[in-house]
Amino acid sequence: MSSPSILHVDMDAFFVSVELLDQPELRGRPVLVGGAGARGVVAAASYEARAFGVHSAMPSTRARQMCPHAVFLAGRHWRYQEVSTAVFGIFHDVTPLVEGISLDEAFLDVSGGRRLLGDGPTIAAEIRRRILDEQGLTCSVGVAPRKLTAKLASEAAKPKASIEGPVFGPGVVVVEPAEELAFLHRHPVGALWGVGPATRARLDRLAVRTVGDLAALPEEAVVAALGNAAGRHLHALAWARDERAVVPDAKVKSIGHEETFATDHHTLETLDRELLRLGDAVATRLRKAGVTGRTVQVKIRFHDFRTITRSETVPEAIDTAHDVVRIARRLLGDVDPSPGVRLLGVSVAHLAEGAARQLTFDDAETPGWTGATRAVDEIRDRFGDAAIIPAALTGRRPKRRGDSQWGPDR
DNA sequence: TCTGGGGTCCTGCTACGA
DNA sequence: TCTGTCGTAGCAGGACCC
Repeated sequence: MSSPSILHVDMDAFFVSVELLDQPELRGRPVLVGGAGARGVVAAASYEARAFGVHSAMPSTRARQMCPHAVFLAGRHWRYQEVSTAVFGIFHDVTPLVEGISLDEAFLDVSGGRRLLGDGPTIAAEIRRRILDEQGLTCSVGVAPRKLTAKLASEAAKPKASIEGPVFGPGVVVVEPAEELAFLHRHPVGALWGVGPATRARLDRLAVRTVGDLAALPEEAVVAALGNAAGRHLHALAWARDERAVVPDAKVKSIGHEETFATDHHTLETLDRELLRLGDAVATRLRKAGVTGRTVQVKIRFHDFRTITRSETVPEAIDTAHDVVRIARRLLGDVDPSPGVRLLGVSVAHLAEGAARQLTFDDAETPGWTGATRAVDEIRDRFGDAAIIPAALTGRRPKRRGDSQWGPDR
């Protein structure tokens, strides 16, 4: 039987590790990256902080209670992007089959590089060595016959937090084909991709705790509990039937921005300024990506966390702030913000390649938007995003990707 | 405890045309 | 002409991922 050739590479505490590269004096201390405000969350925690029970996605207020002496850093998206690009460059030296999951995580299919570079475990060790030598960062690698088990293996390879400090893991964990099912079945069912709190609660009612428990059930029972698609999919995963290939460069299907406000909005007038900011940012990203969209979606989260979405699909593809905001305004107009709106989001879907082909009906009276938009893009390319902004936003910085990503500032 | 941002996918419902 | 059926698209909400 051939050795496994799917790798899952996961950087260890990536955002925090990058910060420690630039601020080595913080090494050994509990460090958190995330939104420091009352509505912020933790994006990454050092292993010293994790020993106190802090983890990513935890509300910052709770993290402060659990670990009051932790150093809180705001996070620098651009810097993480920079390091991530360098790390992905190393992946691409090994194989063209790289599927990025996030800035700090990727699947690699190295089945084509065996003769030149060695088998999967050899390539995994080499990747770890290069990332450490060239970027000063550690990562964990899982090597297995398929994506499902490679991901679980990288988790098993990771360092663990303890009160005495991080306990280093093996760094590379290899799952041979013959031991794959046994490895899979001893994991808790929540370890499967697609099993979150809601699904776990339903499976719990069937006394399913481990992947092995799930595999032991008839498929019909799982379908009855979870529905057709999820039930069949998870039952197949429990038997390691996962033929998903490593797919490089998956096409983006939607582009959007959303923002939680430091304080709630209660009127359409103040929300409109936020809508303009978000819509302008989304349209700018559409054009930068060279795509247009047909569906505009607005997301509103109220004070009590009730969340609604409103969407509209138009016949013509759009990519200007004028069009995105015009449609978004229409959708927002039906909403009563008086209870308090804590979050507003704007996104565009039904994307297609290429610039908007023609002006929309509403633009017939103002046939200058496309040219004006192009001019705005050129000015921003030369002088920065803040060089030119909608008049209604004078005095405010335009929204950018990664801005207040983990909640509003204090 | 009081819950971010950027995404993808699925489900259920409704409308509509063949 | 009316009714039922089927497929598809749009819409809203929810679950999940990092």
